[in-house]
Amino acid sequence: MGLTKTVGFTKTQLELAAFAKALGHPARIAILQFLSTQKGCVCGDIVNELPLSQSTVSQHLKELKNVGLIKGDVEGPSICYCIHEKNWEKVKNSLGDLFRNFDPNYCC
Amino acid sequence: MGLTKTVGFTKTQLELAAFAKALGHPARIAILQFLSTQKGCVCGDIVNELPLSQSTVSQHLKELKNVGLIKGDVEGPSICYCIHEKNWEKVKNSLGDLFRNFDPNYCC
DNA sequence: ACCTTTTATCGTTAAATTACGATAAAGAGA
DNA sequence: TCTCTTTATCGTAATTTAACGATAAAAGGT
Repeated sequence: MGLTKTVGFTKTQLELAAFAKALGHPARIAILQFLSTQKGCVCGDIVNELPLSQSTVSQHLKELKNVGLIKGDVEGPSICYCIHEKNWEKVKNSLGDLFRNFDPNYCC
Repeated sequence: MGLTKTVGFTKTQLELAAFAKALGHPARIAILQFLSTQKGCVCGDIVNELPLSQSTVSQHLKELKNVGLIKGDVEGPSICYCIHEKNWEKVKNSLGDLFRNFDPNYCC
């Protein structure tokens, strides 16, 4: 089908999966790494950082924006993208929770 | 194209993206949550935990195993799945790195 | 040997994803 | 206004993904 079932999962599971999905591409990882270490806000020179065409990068940016990991402010003719602080914290914590509750002693 | 480009990305980016991709589905999140909190190793009652068919769950388990997040030991007629401790730590740290290097002060 | 349980694989279908070039839209400056 | 720069969107094609039922494979028990 190619369509993910949503019924039967918790809101947390769906949300975390959505965020993880957005992280599930090297280009989007690279974008986030770039944005998170950049001093000041960066615009479309993200395109120059990546081995992909402008339109493809734009698509990845859109996905990151849709899921809420980044936001974009219009700045003259160009657009300034940056990490969406609030959601960034949210994902950080959700992922933290997932990886925290694991006691190695119980494993085979 | 549907084919992710790999050239031009670092090994770390590709690896992290692969792990994140595996986390990018509610069923796989649910499986990992279940496995990480379970006392002792669990087998196919994972199927009973999820609102999906046996074959679909098996596919998700395969994906998690392929990426290295879980491992499966044969135990009689059934199979015991559990978190792959070493890789679990690896992903935990990689994600930690990603979310750590972000200074909110620099954002717009 | 036979049956039962458990899990993996096969075959299939619908939909999403990735990628690109081409084009449109928006704004700045001459 | 015209042009240039920057970014988004459109159209398209190849590939992957998600899901299921059906079937095969593996192992234990009778």
